[in-house]
Amino acid sequence: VFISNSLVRLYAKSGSLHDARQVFDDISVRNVVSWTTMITAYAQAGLGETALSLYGQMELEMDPNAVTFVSALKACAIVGALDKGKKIHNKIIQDAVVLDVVLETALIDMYGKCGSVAEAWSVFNQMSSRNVVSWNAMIACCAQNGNEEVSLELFQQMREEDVEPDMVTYVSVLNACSGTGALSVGKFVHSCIISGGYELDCIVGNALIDMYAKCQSSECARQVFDSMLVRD
RNA sequence: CCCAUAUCUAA
Repeated sequence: VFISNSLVRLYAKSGSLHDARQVFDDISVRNVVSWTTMITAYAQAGLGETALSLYGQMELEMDPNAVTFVSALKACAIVGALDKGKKIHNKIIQDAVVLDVVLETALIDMYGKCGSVAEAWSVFNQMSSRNVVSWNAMIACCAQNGNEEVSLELFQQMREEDVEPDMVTYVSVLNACSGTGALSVGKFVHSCIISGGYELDCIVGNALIDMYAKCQSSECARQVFDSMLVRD
């Protein structure tokens, strides 16, 4: 079973979902990891509905665990299934599943993508420990729901709490600047990016160009473009 | 690291 599980994951990672499913179907005695791996494969491929339907099948046979919930929540986030996501959250509480930072972040992401910002805040505020991914999820949640200003405040707050921003943080924050035309904040973020040594990354560079362009500063956009070593 | 898990991306 361990080998089959690994094989499922390997096929899924290389994009052969059908092969992955074939291996999964051929496992005679599936364990919780088998199910979780297959559900994760669908969720990571963006096939939320498929992931959720497999999750439904799994529930008939065995109890999901914390890792399964993470992928099921991601599937809910993809399809915007708020009700299903809330059901899973309730089950997590009922089963007294230990909330770790990954599960809590998955909850924030699900609520954010389903438009339930208040619920996302509730989870975020009650977290025992937050890492850079949790902050990123909350920043994205605000930005995706039209609260770009709050995203920028969160960025400031995470820096005050000595959490080191990463490339995902910067791309999200730059997009928030683009959306609101916040050129001065954008320039400050640009300086942080240089301090962090992220200015050479292509995706970060694209986000910088986009930010400057939308903030009416085509000069700076051009400068960033010219300084990029890798372009796409 | 230990079979599986979360966050960003232009038009």
